[in-house]
Amino acid sequence: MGRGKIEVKRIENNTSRQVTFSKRRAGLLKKTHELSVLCDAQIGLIVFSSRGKLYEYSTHPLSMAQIIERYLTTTGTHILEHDNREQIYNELTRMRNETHNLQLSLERYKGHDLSNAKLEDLDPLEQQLESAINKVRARKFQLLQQQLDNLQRTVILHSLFFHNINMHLL
Amino acid sequence: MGRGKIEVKRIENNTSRQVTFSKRRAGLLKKTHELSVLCDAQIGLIVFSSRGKLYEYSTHPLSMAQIIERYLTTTGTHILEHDNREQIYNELTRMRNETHNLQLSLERYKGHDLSNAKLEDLDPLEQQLESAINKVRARKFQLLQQQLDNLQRTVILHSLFFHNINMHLL
DNA sequence: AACTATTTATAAGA
DNA sequence: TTCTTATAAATAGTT
Repeated sequence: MGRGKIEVKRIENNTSRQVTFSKRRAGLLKKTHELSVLCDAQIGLIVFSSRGKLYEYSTHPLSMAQIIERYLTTTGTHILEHDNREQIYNELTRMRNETHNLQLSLERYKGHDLSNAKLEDLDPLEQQLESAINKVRARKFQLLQQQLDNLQRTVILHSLFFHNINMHLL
Repeated sequence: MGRGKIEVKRIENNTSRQVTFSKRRAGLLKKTHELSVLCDAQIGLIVFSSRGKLYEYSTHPLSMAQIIERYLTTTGTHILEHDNREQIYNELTRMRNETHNLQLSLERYKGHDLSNAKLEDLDPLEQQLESAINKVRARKFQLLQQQLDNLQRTVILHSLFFHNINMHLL
């Protein structure tokens, strides 16, 4: 559709390829829009020029992202963007390491599998455990003390109560 | 471009909208292909009919997925498909819980923050710690024993060595 | 699904 | 790049 018919193959002349790209790109966007409006279709068009410049059309009010999502869902295609993939992978790796280290520490504290523990590691561990056990015993003592106090207070209340009764009776 | 000019707005007549969709869709795919070939452009076209049927074009040999990836990267758009998003979210949540629980356990074993520990929790903890400390001491003992054995063996070797020397001198 | 009158797109030229 | 225009291509309405 022009002064002459052309073959459908790459236009070798750089300038005329550029010109044709401009013209036909405009035409394609227009036709895309028309199809979308006339026939109530949801359309996404992505065009990268040979130099990497991006042109796009997407049916209003859907964004390109929404059309892409629908496309991926419909076709069952799976895509993870590079950025996100890396980010999520890093986060998962970090958490796995942390969990693993915590598990190891906990095993150590429980005294499991000390078969390849060195003597120089054992002393701090022993001290740590002693400190822990002392804290546990201190807390136990504190709780027992509280119970005792409560008990004593109850006893005192009781004696006061009986004392009052006696006063009345007298 | 036809027997009459038409307005660019939704075709209300169902049949003719359907027909026009068929014709123009074919035209659009053809034009898309031509632009791609003539001008060496990478193009992805996604068309959902009003009834949800999918038609697509993508520049050979790039798949639609590759074009979409390039689009998302170029525009910095972020999409996570529903399936993956859920899967990854669950995995992250699970790991966060696990890590948190491990941290709590470890804190307990270190005897930190026992201020709201109950008496009935403290006894098993104390026993656990005692068991751990016993294991640590057993391991220490074992290591010391080994060192002692090694030392004794060295001493014996030395005495043999000197014994041999004495034999030679005699 | 074909036909065809007409509109629309665009290749080549300015 | 933008405009012009001859011509190719697309397609609206019809059969």
